[in-house]
Amino acid sequence: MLAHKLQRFVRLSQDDLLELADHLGCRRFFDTRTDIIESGDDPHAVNVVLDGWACRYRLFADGRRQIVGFLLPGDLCDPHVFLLDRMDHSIGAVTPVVLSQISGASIKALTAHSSALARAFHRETLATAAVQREWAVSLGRRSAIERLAHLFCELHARLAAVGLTESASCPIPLTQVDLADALGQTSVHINRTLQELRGTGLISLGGRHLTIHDADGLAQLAHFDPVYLHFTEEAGRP
Amino acid sequence: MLAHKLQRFVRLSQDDLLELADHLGCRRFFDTRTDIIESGDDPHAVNVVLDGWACRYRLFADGRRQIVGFLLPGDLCDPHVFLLDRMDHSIGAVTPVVLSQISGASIKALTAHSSALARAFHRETLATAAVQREWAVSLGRRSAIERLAHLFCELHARLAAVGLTESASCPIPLTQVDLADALGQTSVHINRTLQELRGTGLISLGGRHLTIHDADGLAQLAHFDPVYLHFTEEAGRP
DNA sequence: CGGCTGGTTGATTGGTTTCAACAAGCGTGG
DNA sequence: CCACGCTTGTTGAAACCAATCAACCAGCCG
Repeated sequence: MLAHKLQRFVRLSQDDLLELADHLGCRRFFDTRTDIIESGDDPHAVNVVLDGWACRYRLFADGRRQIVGFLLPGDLCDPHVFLLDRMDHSIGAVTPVVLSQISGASIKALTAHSSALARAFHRETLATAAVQREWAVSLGRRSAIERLAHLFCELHARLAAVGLTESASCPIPLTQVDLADALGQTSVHINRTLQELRGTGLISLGGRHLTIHDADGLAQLAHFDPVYLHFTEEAGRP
Repeated sequence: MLAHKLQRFVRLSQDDLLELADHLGCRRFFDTRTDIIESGDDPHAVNVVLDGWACRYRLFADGRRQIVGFLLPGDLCDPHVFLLDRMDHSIGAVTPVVLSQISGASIKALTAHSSALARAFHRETLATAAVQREWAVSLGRRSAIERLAHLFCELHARLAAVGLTESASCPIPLTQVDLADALGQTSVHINRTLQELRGTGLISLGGRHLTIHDADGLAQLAHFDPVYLHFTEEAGRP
């Protein structure tokens, strides 16, 4: 899963892939709507999402919540928080989540052995930052319907990168409250905008499942340009 | 300037500081409102802002602009864009800007010689990502006046970290259009919100200069918690 | 059968944008 | 020197988008 995703950034050899699989540590499980705590045991360890969805979010004293990013299978979960003294946000499980830890020693060994892997990890970090910037663009300058459309484009593309789509369909295990907190709106307004978006015929959404009927049309509505995801064209094709 | 800032993350020795100064390359100058282009000469080189303000921004075909971050003196200007195939945003000069380049070889030498410097650079990257997340929080969940207040808190704190404040005052060379494009609003509304904020007596803003009369009050209004900047308390005190 | 969560709807309020016009400051060139 | 254009800031009125408040429905589960 992680391997699958890294292949989107850099072409990896069979050896790279085997070695990567070797270094995946023990699994940890988290329930829906619980926080994924990071005790500061190994500051250089990295957690990988094996299964389920999580999100980074900030909570205000008065109850306002802003989700600043979704963590999908294959995503690295916390590189940030450790080297820094204090946590500036939380990570919560949106669905049941399975995590695996790669120790700091393993990361060091992996990147020392293979420059391809080192580059892949580095690009992963940069791509994550690019996604974060794109969220600011959405929140600042996209209309309600454009935001929804853009988020769906992004999630479908990221899920496709780890093989979790079925052609035009993918799971979207988010409530309308989650969508609202990610897109900076109220769930009531998300509900109405969702109806408007369904009304265009570009997508169907129901039962935690999204189907995109007209990918080009949706991308155009959303002003979605996948360049910011920084998946290379040649690398990672199955 | 860069040294000054890195000291906010990690305490550096005299040797570290001298070596860092040694590796600053030749200077380049940019006019206001021009783009800071990055030709792909040395993919591992890093540009440092020595003087002036710049911003990262995205432009839509229909003219909408979203500024996703400000680059102040001491900030690293582009680590991102190079390793990635294509640019997903632009960097523009807000004022006249002076840049200095640290070659990839220099970075390698610096971080190999001093683990403190290596940690400082790494933390700088993580802190930048944290700032980016906080912008999403502002755009998504802060009201107009809170956004303005929060931006002023952040800019003052970041300028203070590089010695560019005079107690409660600092330069803010931004037009109301710049503020609008950073905070996801129209310049007309920024104008009115600014009047409201001035009306509280918490700040004065005029002649490209900000004075904070009540830092605690402003921080409270903005829900500003400087933790996300990840300046350590003990490191970097003058 | 409750009780819960998540989704839906309507009416009202309020915050923001839009459009349009105008004032102040500043550099340039006639 | 003053006129002119240009940028930046300011103001008002109208239109619009989104939040709020409140109620209700459907599905799920113990």
